[in-house]
Amino acid sequence: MTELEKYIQNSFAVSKEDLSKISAFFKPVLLKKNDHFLKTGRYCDRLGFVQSGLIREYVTIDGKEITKWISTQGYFVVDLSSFLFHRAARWNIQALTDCELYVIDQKDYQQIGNVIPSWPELEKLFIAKCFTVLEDRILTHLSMTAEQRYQQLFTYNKELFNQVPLQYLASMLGMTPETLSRLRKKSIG
Amino acid sequence: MTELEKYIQNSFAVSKEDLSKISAFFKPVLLKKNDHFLKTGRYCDRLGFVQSGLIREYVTIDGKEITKWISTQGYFVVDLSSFLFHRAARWNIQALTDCELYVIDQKDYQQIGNVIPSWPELEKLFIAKCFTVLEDRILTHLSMTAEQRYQQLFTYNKELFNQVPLQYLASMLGMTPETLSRLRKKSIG
DNA sequence: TGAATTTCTTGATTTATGTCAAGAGCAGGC
DNA sequence: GCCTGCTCTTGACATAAATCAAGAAATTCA
Repeated sequence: MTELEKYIQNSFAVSKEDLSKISAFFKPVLLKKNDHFLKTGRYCDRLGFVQSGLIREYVTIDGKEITKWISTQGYFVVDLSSFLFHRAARWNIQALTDCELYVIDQKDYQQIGNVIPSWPELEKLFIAKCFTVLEDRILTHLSMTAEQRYQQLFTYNKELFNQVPLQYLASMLGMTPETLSRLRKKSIG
Repeated sequence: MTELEKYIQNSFAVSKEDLSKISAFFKPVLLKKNDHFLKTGRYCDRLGFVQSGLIREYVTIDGKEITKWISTQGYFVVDLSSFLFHRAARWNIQALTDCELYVIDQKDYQQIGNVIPSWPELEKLFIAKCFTVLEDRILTHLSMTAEQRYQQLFTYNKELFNQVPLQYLASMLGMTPETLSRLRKKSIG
């Protein structure tokens, strides 16, 4: 079983048979560091699965880049609003390192439903799961200090800190790079 | 067409026929001010539609109540994680005023799929829409000051400010009641 | 390898926001 | 209608985090 299949099985709880049907729709795509998978304003007509590498989702507001999230192996990358509702994409999605993705285009994505009858249900549950993750994330902003948010990210995603430029992690945590730098110093000793 | 039907049609883009099939599953429920629709730790086996009144979703952390959202007419209230994944509910849902709800229990909810074949697809799109709303909300915490967040809420949800205790709005905006009070003073003059 | 560029850290300072405490305003229950 | 609690505001102060500026460290790339 490929990594992609493993993750799909975990995320969607499909049978082994359906699994290979689904994964057959995905095609490997290589992104070089700094390549964009998607740019704001374009139409997002494909969904990517991160097989390896790091990829950043961000938006530029008043000349400042706000990093919403950094996806690592096992994450899907997409602008959901654009992919599902045919809106202009709001997010830039850019490789932080060379990346291997498995990509499905929208046409093929719509085929999955024909092949696997329960697909809309599985999809719904997956998106609902993502929704609850965002609920938690909002809660961290309502109830935690910058320091607590840093500690939490460091505890659960330590690997990011030696692979991702700290300025991006700072942005994703809702603080300035200087503040993150000081919290790290304080925390490490 | 009832309010409920109007909102369902808006949210889910269903035919008029399907609409009445769906709405028939909902039963009216009255909540008195301060009644709980759901409490943390319980299992959320029903979904409510707010026909009138105000209802607050909150969680208690370290003895402090954090208000996640305040739902007004046209919103659905539910702990999605509990309703779909059979987990213990994370949110308290409590009436801020007397409320009229239309409520569907989980058993009936599962019937909708039998009556309306495209239901999982419609549901998926609705949840995806909610997901993008939360994405935006996270962005406000990453890119805006407390003052900007207040101004935004005041601009787009003015009606909340004379109906909801300000301490709850403050919490929902991620600031203290004192800060909100000062921002209001500053803003009004 | 070494120059150029970017990223990170640090210090000084300012600003935004939180905390604590007191009192004013309002609302609900008797 | 009038207590009794809540809720909101205000002030004084403390703290967290942002900003600005400079230099150190790391990375990129020729």
